[in-house]
Amino acid sequence: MILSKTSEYAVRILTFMAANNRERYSAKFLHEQLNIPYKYLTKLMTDLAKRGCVISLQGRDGGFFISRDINKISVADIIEAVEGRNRFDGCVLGFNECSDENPCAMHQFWEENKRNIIYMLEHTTLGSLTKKSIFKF
Amino acid sequence: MILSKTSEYAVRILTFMAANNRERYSAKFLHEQLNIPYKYLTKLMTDLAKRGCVISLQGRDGGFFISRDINKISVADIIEAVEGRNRFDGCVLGFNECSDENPCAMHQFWEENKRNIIYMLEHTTLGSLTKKSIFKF
DNA sequence: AATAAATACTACATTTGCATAGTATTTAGC
DNA sequence: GCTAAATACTATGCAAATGTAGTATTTATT
Repeated sequence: MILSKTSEYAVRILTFMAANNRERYSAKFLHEQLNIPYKYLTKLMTDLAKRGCVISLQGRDGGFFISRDINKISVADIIEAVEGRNRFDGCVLGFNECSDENPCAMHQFWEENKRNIIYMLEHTTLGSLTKKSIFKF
Repeated sequence: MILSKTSEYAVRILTFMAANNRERYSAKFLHEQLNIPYKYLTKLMTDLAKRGCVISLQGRDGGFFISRDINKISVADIIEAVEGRNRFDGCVLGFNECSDENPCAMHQFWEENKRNIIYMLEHTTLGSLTKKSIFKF
């Protein structure tokens, strides 16, 4: 796996929200639709709200709302919100010191792939994901 | 991180062995050179021996030996020996059912990157890594 | 046979990611 | 104000990956 399970959840949730035309999504509804453990999901949604990926409203008619234009939320944004910026940072072999000037044996190999992955994650938005009309979440 | 810490260790160890011109490498020596916890390293080496990546000899002058031509041991082989074949298998969003015929929203995106990564891991051998004369392990 | 230096095996400790449970707080509607 | 439906918070449980410790076994040398 390339993503943590928590990131998988987050991307699935936000893709689902972006692909449907509701305004409000309760945790209960998302849990039922997406088969993600309820309590785990509520905590995750609270975190996503704190990171600005969704807006949360408390109280009886509360729930979660997409916060921005779905064409301006990338998969990279979501992963970063969940796992922090350094998902792909660092040396592929685990060295503290590893750079273009002082590379490990696999440095160049990994840098190329990393660039590709990051590029695609940054350029894949919720909007583009929902355009494929793949109704699976 | 893309690799488990155990895989990082394994690749570092084997790259180190391939890049140096000794015949025999004791666990003690590898531990001192590579800063990998001694006991963890010995268990890992035993596993690598069972998987055929190295040869182990017990007894007083025992130790570990590269088992094959270093141009025939790929990074993919090493990862597979440590983590099993399915390192990059499965849906990027964690679905059980996800294929070209029944893809998730990120399926195609991920398949492309996966192919690249696997290709490079399979075509990067210990021989090619040591040719870069990067003396860092 | 005894010794020393090495790997092999078994068990336990620690940390982290994932999951669950219970309670508190907020808010709309009556 | 009361109730119901929602999110927010806090604590705990569990399993896997990582790390540590102790003992057993193997083998070359003497």
